[in-house]
Amino acid sequence: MTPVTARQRLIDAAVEAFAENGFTGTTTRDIASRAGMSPAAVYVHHDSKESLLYSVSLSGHQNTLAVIEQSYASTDDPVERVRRMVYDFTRWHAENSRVGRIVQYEFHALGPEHRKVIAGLRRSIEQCMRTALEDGVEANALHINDIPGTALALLSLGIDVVRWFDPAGSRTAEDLAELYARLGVRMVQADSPAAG
Amino acid sequence: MTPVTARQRLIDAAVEAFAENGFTGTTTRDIASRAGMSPAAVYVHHDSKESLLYSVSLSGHQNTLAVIEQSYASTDDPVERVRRMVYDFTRWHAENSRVGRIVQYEFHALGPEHRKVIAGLRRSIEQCMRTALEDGVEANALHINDIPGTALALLSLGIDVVRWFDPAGSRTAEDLAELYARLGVRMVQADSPAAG
DNA sequence: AGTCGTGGTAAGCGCTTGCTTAGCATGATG
DNA sequence: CATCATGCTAAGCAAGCGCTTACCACGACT
Repeated sequence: MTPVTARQRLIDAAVEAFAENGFTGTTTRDIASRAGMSPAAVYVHHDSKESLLYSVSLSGHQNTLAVIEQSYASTDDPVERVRRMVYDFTRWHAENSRVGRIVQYEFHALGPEHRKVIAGLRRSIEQCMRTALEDGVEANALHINDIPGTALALLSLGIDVVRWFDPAGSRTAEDLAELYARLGVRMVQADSPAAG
Repeated sequence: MTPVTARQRLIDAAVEAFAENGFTGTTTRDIASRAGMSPAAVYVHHDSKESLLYSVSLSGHQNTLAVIEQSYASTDDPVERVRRMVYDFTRWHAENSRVGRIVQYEFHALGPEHRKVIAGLRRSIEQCMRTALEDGVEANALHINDIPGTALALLSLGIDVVRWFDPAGSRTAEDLAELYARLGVRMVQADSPAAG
């Protein structure tokens, strides 16, 4: 029996509420009631509604970064590396579409200082993908004109999943990740035509 | 001198406000003041805040559908057709990133009846892309396993642009559209390897 | 037994929300 | 001159907002 702290229960409730109604569309009373507590209980464990958002956003971004860095490190082959990065990134966004929606769409609702921290994590995520592409181009395994732009496109594929993915739908996270990984590889691999 | 009606000025103000702060984060007072009117003026020309959102969302979706249908009809060559569709769709989302953000992110804020209308337009957009891919597969010009999934991916590329595109940034809408069009074509064309 | 930190609540404060009401200026029409 | 529709505003209503305050139950330690 791992004890789920009241603090964490409130964070879980906030994830549900923010994902469903957005940050501004969520009331602290709604969060409290989802956690089975009175409205005042939120402020026993958290400073403000915004700090609750920050907790969700921070761990979500750290999680995403860890996933993509692990994919990067898991192989030396440039093509297989891109394949795994797109696969794991897409799969994470499908399996965590609620947290993902908050991570991707509520950035602007963060306070200025929190925004800086999150922006740093986002840069790291983009940089990781860019490095993977640079490696592949240098090894002549990938043909890419615009590396930052292509990195953006590969990440966009996974990110946009949070907008529409339905865990109860017919498409599984694994199938979607597999499809996008193949499409991502076709976008960049060297023996693809019209790479110029 | 085309006279810009007060009704339209309020819609323009709503586009600004919704794009900046989201639907729930926008007050009717903010919309009114951006249009240079008193708070009550909103209700002289529009039924509610939601109906203002519907006006924006409806014309935005109709606009997008018109763009992609025109691209579809502009050529018979399957590969060139996909190229143009991704190019125009991406370019539209970059050039209209504010309206695009409302179109893509505020769907759930619509009332049930309005949501149905918009859902129909969205289906038409997806269907248009799917048909283009089916045509290409049939003509042996494209190699695609999962047509609905690939259509989704091609559209996602353009849609996700509204999340981050900055008209004042260094990347122009045309350059981005050109890049994504090329990447999109590489995702689907027949002489690409690993298409199986 | 007495004290205190922890984790919670009931009540409510000051403010903002979407929207309504009552009324006013203006220009066209009888 | 009178009438009336149009386009707009000042004022405000009921409800809901994020957050605070004052208080309470209870187990751990002295």
